Parts: sequence; structure tokens; C-alpha cells
Amino acid sequence: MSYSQDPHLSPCRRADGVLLLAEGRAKIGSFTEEGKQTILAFIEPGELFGELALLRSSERAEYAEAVEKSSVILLPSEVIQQLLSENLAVAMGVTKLYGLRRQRIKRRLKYLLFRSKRDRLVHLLLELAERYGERMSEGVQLRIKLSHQDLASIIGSTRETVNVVLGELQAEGRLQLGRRKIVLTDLAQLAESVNMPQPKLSAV
Amino acid sequence: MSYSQDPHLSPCRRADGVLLLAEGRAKIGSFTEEGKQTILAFIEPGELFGELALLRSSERAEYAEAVEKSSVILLPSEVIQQLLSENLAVAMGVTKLYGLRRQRIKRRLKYLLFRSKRDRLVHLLLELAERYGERMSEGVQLRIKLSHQDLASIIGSTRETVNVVLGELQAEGRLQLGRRKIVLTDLAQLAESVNMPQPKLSAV
DNA sequence: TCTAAAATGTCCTCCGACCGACAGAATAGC
DNA sequence: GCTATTCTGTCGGTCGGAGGACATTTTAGA
Repeated sequence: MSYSQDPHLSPCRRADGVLLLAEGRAKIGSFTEEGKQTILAFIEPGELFGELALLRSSERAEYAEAVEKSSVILLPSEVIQQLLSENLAVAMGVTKLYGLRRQRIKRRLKYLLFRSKRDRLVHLLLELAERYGERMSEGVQLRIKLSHQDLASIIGSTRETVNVVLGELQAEGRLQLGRRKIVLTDLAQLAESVNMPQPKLSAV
Repeated sequence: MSYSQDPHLSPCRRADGVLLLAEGRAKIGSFTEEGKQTILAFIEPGELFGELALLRSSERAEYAEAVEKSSVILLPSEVIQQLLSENLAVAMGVTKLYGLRRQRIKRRLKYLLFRSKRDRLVHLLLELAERYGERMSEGVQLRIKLSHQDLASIIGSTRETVNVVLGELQAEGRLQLGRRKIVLTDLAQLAESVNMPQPKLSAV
């Protein structure tokens, strides 16, 4: 969860296959020249990443950093190619995966473009709730540990701003804050404030 | 090229297949509640769009607006499904298409997050040069007609800002402006100013 | 060819958000 | 348990860029 000198950061530069996340959780991101971090996506267990290398053997500019204890399996290019050409269902599965992932990124892009930092953060919280939310008595708790810096890296803002906005939201009674823990207590309100349909939690 | 009441805007809401752009050029975008426009991607002749419907029969929230005179062919869902299951090469082609497109969007996302409006615009111009640039004696001309408003819609800014920045760049001798026409006269300088590798024009 | 609608150019004001700079709180690791 | 690092909270100074308001030029369509 650190940025500049984390030893767990695995750049995976050589593009000689596809990576399969066996357990844990990882984030895909990159750095700007000024050292700022961008988090582009999360990878869940069972998901493939670094797949672009499958299509073009280019260097991987992205990095993958473990968010939680995780293990990664490298699938060599040839294995994948063979698998795809032997099994049509697999190929269509991959296609579907790409489509959904692309849609997610596009949705983020759309929301990032014109909205204020506050709206971006609220939107992010709702997306996280949809994917990682767990219904509790007090509200929906996010089952993912993210620091303010992480949140800032996703919405393209700063730690300070995230901190202030989260404080505001808490004061407004929309959520409760704990150490690396967020409980959304008023999903409907939040969703409405950014004109987003109320998220349905994916029962994991 | 208009936004609020353009009769050429084709919402294509019914998701009963995939659209194939036969000729011309189209842009994919959507509107925020405040009426601002977002341009998410361009579609070239021969490209498919609205493909998400192929996977989930959801409403198409996106719209396609013709940038130039263009014609669109609707491919019904069943046809596509059959095609995919009969021909493996097609399936892999689609997979590849998705991958590349997703990468492009991700790249934009990364550049949009932390950079200033000026940098965003420069970056956009370079990307456009890469895809639509044509080498001329004076420099590289963009073979695509976009208004300042269009450019603003892509980088998430306003018409006024785009106007000012373009003016600055011209004053700095980096480009020449004409009516809906931009000629980049100093690619290297521009590329360097945003820490981007100099684009190689795709010979169309 | 004439007219309405877009597209372009240029103000100036004001707010959001970044920046730097701290101080306390909580974890992780020894 | 103790220490070092990371996380969280808070503060003004400062500035980029959105907003609104017009004037002018160009294009599209009748």
C-alpha cells in the first residue's frame, strides 16, 4: 500500500504470457513522471491480467501491486494460444471479460471527466459498494482496505481533498469512518446526489 | 456536430444486435445531467460498436453521432452469435479488437487524471495526429474535423479553455490554426512537453 | 443569395482544489 | 513493549480553470 519504494511492487515487465491471480487482490496502475500514482483497475481472484501482451508482445508499462496477500500464476503465451484455439467457449469467455472490463473503465472515464472531486469520490464509493459492499446492521461496509491516498489515486485527486470530503460526508450522516474502514449508511442519498442508480450489492 | 437538438443524433436504444460502421466516421459519447457532452471514442469504418449488447441485452446508454456522412449497418444478434461459433478466427479477432480498444481508453484515463487542461489538450492532439495525421510540407495536418467544443468534450474541459490554449500553442509556433483545421508544426516539441514518445503517423 | 445557427475569439470574476506544512493517531515490525 | 513508518486530520496561500457575457466570423440550409 505504499508507493515510492514498496518492495512488493511487481512491475512484471517481460511480456511472456498472461498472469492469473490465484488469491488475494491486486491493483493495476502506473506512475506519472511527477511520481503521482494512478490506479486503473482492480484484479480479483481468478481474473487474468496483463493480457494485452497476448495480442502484442509489447513491454508492460503497467505494474501490479498486491493489495492483500496474494499469489500470481504465470501462464505462458503458447499455453493460452493453444487453449483459445482448442476451446471456443474459452475464447468467447475472454471476449466477454474484455467487454465488461472495458465498459467499467469507460464508465469511470465518463464520470471522471466533468464531475467535481466530491462527486467523483461519492461515485467511487458507490462502485466499491457494488463490488465489495457487505450489508451490515448499520449500513454497507466496504470489504476492501484502501487508504485515503489510494482513493485519491483512483479519482485523480489528493489525499487532503479525499480526507476533507470524507469528513463532510460523515458530518452529513451519509457514512461512518473508521481506520481504513468505511460504512455507507445512506446509499440512497449518496446515489441520488450523483444521479446514479442505487447499486445492488453483488452477493459474493 | 451539434449537441442538444441535432436531428442526426441516433440514440440507437434498442439493443438487438451490433452496429457496423460502413463508411464515414462516428463518435461515441453520452451526456451528463447538466447537458455536458462526453466523447468517449471514435469509430472508424469497418469497426463494430454497441457490441456490449452482444453480451448483455441491456439498453444502449451510449449514442452514436455521425461526425461525417456515414452509413451504419445493423447486424442482428443471432447472426453474430452464429458467426462467432462457426469461425474461430472471427472470435479471436473480436477479442483482439476489444483488447486494443480497452488499452486506448485506459491510456486516456491515465492521462486525464492528473494532468492540467493544457497537457490534456496537447496529449489529445498528439493522439489524433497518430490516428488521423497527414504529413504536409508545413507539418502534420489532422484529417478530422472537430470543433473546439468537440475537443473540450473529449478532454473534459470547456470551449473557452480549449480556445485559449490553442491560441497559446499557435503563438508558441507549435501549430497553425484554421477553421476546423489544425496543423501541428512541431510534433517533437509538443510530444516532449507532455513526456510522450513522438507519435508515428499511421499511414492510412 | 439571404438568413439563422454554429463556431470562434476575448473579457473578467470567483470557486474548487492543489500545495506545502504540520501534528497527532494507529500499525507493523523488531 | 518500543520504535519507525504509515495513516489521518487540519490549516491558509495560491492558481488553474469554469462560468457568464458579448462581439465577430463562417457555415449550412432554405
